[in-house]
Amino acid sequence: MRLVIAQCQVDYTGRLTAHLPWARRLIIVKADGSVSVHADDRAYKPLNWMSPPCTLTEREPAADEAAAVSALDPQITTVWEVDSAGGDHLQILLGDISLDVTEELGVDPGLQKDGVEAHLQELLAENPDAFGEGWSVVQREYMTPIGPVDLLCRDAEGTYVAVEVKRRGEIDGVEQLTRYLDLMNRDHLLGDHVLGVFAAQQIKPQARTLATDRGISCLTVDYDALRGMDHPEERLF
Amino acid sequence: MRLVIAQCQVDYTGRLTAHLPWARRLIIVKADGSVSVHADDRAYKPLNWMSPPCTLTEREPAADEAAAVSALDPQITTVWEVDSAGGDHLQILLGDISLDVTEELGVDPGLQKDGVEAHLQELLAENPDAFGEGWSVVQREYMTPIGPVDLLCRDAEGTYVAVEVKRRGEIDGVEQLTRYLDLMNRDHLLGDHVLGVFAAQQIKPQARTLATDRGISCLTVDYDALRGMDHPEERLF
DNA sequence: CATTTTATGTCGCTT
DNA sequence: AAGCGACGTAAAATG
Repeated sequence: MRLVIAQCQVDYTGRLTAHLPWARRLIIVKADGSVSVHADDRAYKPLNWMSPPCTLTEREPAADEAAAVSALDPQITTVWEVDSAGGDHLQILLGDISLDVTEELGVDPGLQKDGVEAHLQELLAENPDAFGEGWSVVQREYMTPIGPVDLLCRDAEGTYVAVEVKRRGEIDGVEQLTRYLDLMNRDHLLGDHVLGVFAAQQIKPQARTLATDRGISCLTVDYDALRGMDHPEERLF
Repeated sequence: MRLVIAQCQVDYTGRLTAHLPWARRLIIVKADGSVSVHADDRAYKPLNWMSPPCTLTEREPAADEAAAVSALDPQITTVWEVDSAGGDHLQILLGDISLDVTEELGVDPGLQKDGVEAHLQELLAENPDAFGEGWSVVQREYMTPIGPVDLLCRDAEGTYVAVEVKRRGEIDGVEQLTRYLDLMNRDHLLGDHVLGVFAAQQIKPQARTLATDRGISCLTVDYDALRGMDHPEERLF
C-alpha cells in the first residue's frame, strides 16, 4: 500500500466525467491496483477512484502540461495515468508532495460478520415459537418456480405459512412475499390457503400498511432477544 | 487527517456485529471525525468504519486486555474507542505501529460531475432531433399521477411520445416507462396512442428485448456527439 | 422531516 | 459474462 499526500488535480472519464480542482489530498494506491483520492471529509468515500483491475503509470509532466499551469497553480512534479480495462481513465496531476510512503500489509484474514439476514433466518428457523405458540418449521428456502420462500412453517392449526425474512422490511419485500403467496395458493399443493408472515427487525410503516392490506401478518423481530433464546455457545464470537 | 498503519484487531457492534482478527492495516481518521480501517484490497471500501458524527477516544489498554493477549498476539499499545450518536461502537486494539502521521488538508473545492442522467435529459430536451427529423419537445418532467415522465415529445406526425431517459438502460426503466404509457393511453388525453422511447447511453440486451416486445423504441444516446451538437461554451469544463 | 430516487453504487452469488 | 438481490448501502432530491 502506498500513501501519498500532495497537491493534485484529478480528471476522470468513464461512466461519467468528473473534475477535481487543485487541492491537497490523500491518494491511496492499494496492492489490488486500486487508486483512490480522498479529501478530509465524506467519511470513507473517496472523491474519485479507479477500481481494479487497472494499471497505474507514473510519468514526467509533458512540456505543454508544465507550460499550461497558471501562476496560481502549483508546479507539476509528476503525472499519474490510471487506466482500466473498461476504458475508464483517471489522470492525476501532482504538485507539491508532502508524504509518500509505501508499506507492506500482507493478506488480510478478512471480516467476520454476524447479524445479517441469513442469521436472522437461522435464528427464526430454530425458534419458530417467535411466530406463535405451537408453530413449526417445515423447510428453509422452500423452492417455488419464482424463487425460494425463506421459511415454510405451519401454525398451531397446521395451516401452512410462508415467511419472508428481511433485516429491514420495505415494500419490495411485501411484493416478493405476495408473489410467492399468489403462486402457492394457485397450486393448492399446500392446502386451501397459505398464510403469509413478513418478519423483519424493522418494518417501515408503508410496508406494514401494504402487508396488512393484503392479509399478511407482520412480525418485528428482536434480534438480540432471539439470539438469547438460542444456544449462546454456537455464536461466532 | 491522520494516517496510522498498525497491527490491529477491530470489533464493531451496531446494525450488525463484525470482527477483524489481528493484522496490519491502514486506519484513517478524517477531519469530519470518521474512522475507517483498510486492508490492502477491496478497492476504496474499508473493512470497517464509523461514519460521522462520532467521537474517538484513545486510551491505555486495561490490565485485563493486556493480560488476555495470547503469546501469538501482539502487545497492545493503545485502544481506540469510537462511538456514534446512534449507539454504534467501534473498538480498535492497536499493536505495533509503523506509521502515524497527521496532515492538514484544508477544505476541498469539491467534485464537478458531468454526464449524469440530468445532463442527458437536458441535452436531449435541447436536441429533439436526436429522436428523429421533425421531433419537438412538449415538456420536460411531464407529471402523471404515478410520477413524472422525463420528456414528452411529438414526432413528425404530431403523435405524442413519452421518453424515458436513463444513463444505463435496464429492465427497471422499461417497466417504469410501461407504467407511464399504460396510464397515458388509458386517459386518452394525449390522443389515440402515446408512443414510447427508451433512451440511454447504454441499453442492456434484456432491456432492449423487453422494450421492443412492448412496442417501445430504443435509442442509444452518444453523449459526446450530443454534447457536440450543444453549445460548447456552456460546458462545465 | 419522511420518502423516493440515484449511484462511476459495491459485493457476492447464481446461471 | 450477465442477471439478481443485499448492503452497516450512502447521499441527494423531493414532497
